[in-house]
Amino acid sequence: MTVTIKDIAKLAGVSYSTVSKALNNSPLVKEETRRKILDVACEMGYEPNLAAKQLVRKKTDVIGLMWPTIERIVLATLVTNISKAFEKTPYSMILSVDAQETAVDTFRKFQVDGMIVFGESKHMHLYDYTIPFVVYGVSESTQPLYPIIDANHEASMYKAVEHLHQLGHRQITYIGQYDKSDALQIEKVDGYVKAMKKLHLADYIHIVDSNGLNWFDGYSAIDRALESKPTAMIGGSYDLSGGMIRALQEKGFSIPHDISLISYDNIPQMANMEVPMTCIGVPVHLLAEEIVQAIIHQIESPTEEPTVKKLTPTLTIRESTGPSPEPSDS
Amino acid sequence: MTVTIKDIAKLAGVSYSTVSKALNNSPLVKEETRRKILDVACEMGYEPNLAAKQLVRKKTDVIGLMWPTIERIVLATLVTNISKAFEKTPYSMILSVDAQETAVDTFRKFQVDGMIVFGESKHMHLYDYTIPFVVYGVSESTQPLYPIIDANHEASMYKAVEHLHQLGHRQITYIGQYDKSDALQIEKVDGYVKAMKKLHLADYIHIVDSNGLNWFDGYSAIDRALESKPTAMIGGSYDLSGGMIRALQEKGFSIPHDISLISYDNIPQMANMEVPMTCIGVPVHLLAEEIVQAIIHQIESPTEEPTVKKLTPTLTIRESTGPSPEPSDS
DNA sequence: TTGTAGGCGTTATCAC
DNA sequence: GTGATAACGCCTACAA
Repeated sequence: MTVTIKDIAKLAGVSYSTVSKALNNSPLVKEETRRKILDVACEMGYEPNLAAKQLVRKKTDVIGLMWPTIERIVLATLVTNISKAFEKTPYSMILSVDAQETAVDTFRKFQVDGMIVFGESKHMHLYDYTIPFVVYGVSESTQPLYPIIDANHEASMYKAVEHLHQLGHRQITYIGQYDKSDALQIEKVDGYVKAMKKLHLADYIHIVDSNGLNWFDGYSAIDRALESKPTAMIGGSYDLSGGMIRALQEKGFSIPHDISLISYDNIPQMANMEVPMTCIGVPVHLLAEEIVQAIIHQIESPTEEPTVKKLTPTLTIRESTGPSPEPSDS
Repeated sequence: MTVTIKDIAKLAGVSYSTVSKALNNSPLVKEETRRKILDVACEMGYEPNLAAKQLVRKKTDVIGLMWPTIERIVLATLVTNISKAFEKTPYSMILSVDAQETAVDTFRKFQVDGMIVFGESKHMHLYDYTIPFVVYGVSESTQPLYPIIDANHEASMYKAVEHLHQLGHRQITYIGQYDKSDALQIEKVDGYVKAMKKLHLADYIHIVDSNGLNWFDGYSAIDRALESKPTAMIGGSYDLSGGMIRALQEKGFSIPHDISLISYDNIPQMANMEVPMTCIGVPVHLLAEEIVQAIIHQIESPTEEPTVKKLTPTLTIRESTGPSPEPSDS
């Protein structure tokens, strides 16, 4: 039989409501009694019954994360970080890898206090469910229907291009996926174009569509990228950049001596690549932190207008970037 | 306010205990009343309160899956399949990506009925927790401490080698990770060695340590693999084999004309590789099914002796295997 | 500062 | 067939 607060009460010689108070750190209980009760509870191996608690509190302190596409390593890292971030809060997190509809049903059953949604929230009726949620990784500049949290892609690319510019680079090529259906990728490309223009490098704009986001997509995009004889490249994602490095090395380019490289995505793994990679993006632990804060805020304060929160990216300089091999021309 | 069975009772003009019965398909309620109650319930958007139910039933119908390393794509596929397999059962599944200790705590909080553990169950005190669990992907030939479910690696390799042997291959190289800490990988290698010996191919044994399980590990292992001039190769995992194909193609080998390839892991994605891949392993949907059955069995029938269940692998023949280019010598 | 009692939404056991 | 009613384990006024 599992031990309940009544058992503790009996053994501690108090009423069970006192036990309840003590266990919840209520200030209305004498320090001495509290200690004793805590001791007894611990000794008996007491474990509060979530179901009972939930029944009366109408709150689970659990947040559900919907994660339908579990293949991308950057997302996996983000999930891990979010999970870690929750450890510092009173909330726990559970995951669903099901399709959005199924996931929502599960989460409703569990009566999670809130949800985190990755990517496009196609089924707008999420919103009908009255359960608070935030969306990550969707680009929406107009007044959104729900709270969105995302990286500032324009700022990302501006910082990346600016860094290369300062190192004397002009011919900067972008390699990434240009898939109409993926708003996030489009935003990156757009950010690059805007940044190049703003820094008066419009003539050097060169975009290579990698037709995918995997290692090999980056690897095989290099030939096309080299056509414009760039002194620097920006890779649209972690995996992509990994393939790019490899292809460049195989072709005899030395990084950063011959070509500088910056990758999008700011995750610790960037430091362990063939060449430790200079990267741009919101550091994943910060991103996680922000997402966690956002959903908690959403839960705890009555809904204001949904807003888009654009996170400021950080440039993390490592060994893949260096001065341009070509003399600065202008 | 959420709608409860009392609300339904009022609107349907019956007592709420009748509603409860109707909702649980009790035979003790007239068909007519049942229909009416169900209608009302549906109309009001009734959603049963899991917490309340659990409080009295002492059962959650929920199973927790511990998944600490979320990076490997094959595991991701397995998780998805397990999730799908649960849909056919009365159970639901929740996921935790936390470290084992944290995950167990979460699951205890939820009072899950059972747990699925991936890989080494380091913290043996799982067993203390009285909550049933099964472990997948751990090799233990002696009497185990807990129920284990795993693929039969010896049989896998035997079938793979046998298939190649029948096609006339002799020089069959294995590429995989040979990391002492990963019992699963070791088993594969051992399986290969045993199979080669059993088929009198001991002289042709050639094992290449890929030093990892990623795409690029396979890609870069090819040079070493070619040293023994094999006519066939076996890749230790999906990602590995992907890299192997690429490297071979780049070197001008035609698959399967010059070299045959079999990959470990039997997932549908094998069909979509550069060359549709012949593969060996327990088909992932079957594996999922078995794991689900195992944990449910573990929950519903009082613990017998824990056993190891070795699943029979299937050889799925696609285009990456063909007859040996060399004349059969013996 | 501590104890009493009512209720959270269900299920299950009895009477009717 | 159907309807009271007592649990389930906990929280929270309110009373002592």
